[in-house]
Amino acid sequence: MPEGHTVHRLAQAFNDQFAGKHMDASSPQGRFVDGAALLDGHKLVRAEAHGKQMFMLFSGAIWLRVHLGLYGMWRFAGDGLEKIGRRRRGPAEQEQTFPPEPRGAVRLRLLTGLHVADLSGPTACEVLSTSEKSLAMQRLGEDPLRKDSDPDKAFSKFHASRTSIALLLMRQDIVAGIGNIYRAELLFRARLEPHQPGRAITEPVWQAMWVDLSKLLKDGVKTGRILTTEKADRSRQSGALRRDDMNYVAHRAGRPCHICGNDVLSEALGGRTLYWCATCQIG
DNA sequence: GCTAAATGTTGAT
DNA sequence: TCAACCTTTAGCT
Repeated sequence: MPEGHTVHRLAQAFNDQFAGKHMDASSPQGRFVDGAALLDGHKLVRAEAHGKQMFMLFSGAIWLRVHLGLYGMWRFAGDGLEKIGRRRRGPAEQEQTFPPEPRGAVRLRLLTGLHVADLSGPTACEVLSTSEKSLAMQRLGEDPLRKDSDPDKAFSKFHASRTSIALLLMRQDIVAGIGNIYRAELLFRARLEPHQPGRAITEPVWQAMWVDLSKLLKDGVKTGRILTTEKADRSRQSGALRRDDMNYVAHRAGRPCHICGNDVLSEALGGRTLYWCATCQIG
């Protein structure tokens, strides 16, 4: 269940552990048999993330585009790779044999001598040519985690729009990588009322949001989690952190705002749930 | 064991 | 604007 930070983290993992190696590719689930056949035996050259999409380059100028969507995930096994995923495995599920049996519906399995990566539930998993890959990248907006990102380009789209900032922030052709949680937390941290139009955002406010978003995303890549509150910051050393304290408003509808104590609100907006505090977010 | 919800996108209405 | 798609898992019983 990924926002941009997860995908960058995954790309990093592939670059660290799989790049330069030849892959046995298969589709245990059977829904990507043809695609897997195209990749089979090829070397992974590198992986790169742009927003929530990952592009993997294989020898022979073959690209694989993977979008995890709402429920997609990679599951790793082999030399120390279990740690890449955020979730810890219980003692009962320690794998004894390598490679392990595919768990659940595995669309694509990439296997080296030492490592295995199993992909399940992706929204998109397709083999592309170089030009098709470029085309897919062109449709994506600015990703703060990429060196080539330009906040001004995103700002000009906000500046021209009457659409609410809550909706604009989710648009991957404007800013790539933000999902429902980063949206909610970014707006809270900026104390911005979510329903105001994009054109109401001034340039300095946007610049500050961009800086904050970059920090949150980088932090997310490092930790594998979206931690946005002061309490979360403080507990980095002390350890224990309650779920309710990890974020200000995301998934906290009806619970007291960490700052003012009033109920956090939620509403359906564009098919997703928007969370915000009407008392704190008045900017 | 079952159900609902989930950090998302696409395409039809 | 809404439903379809795809799969896992948290939170119930």
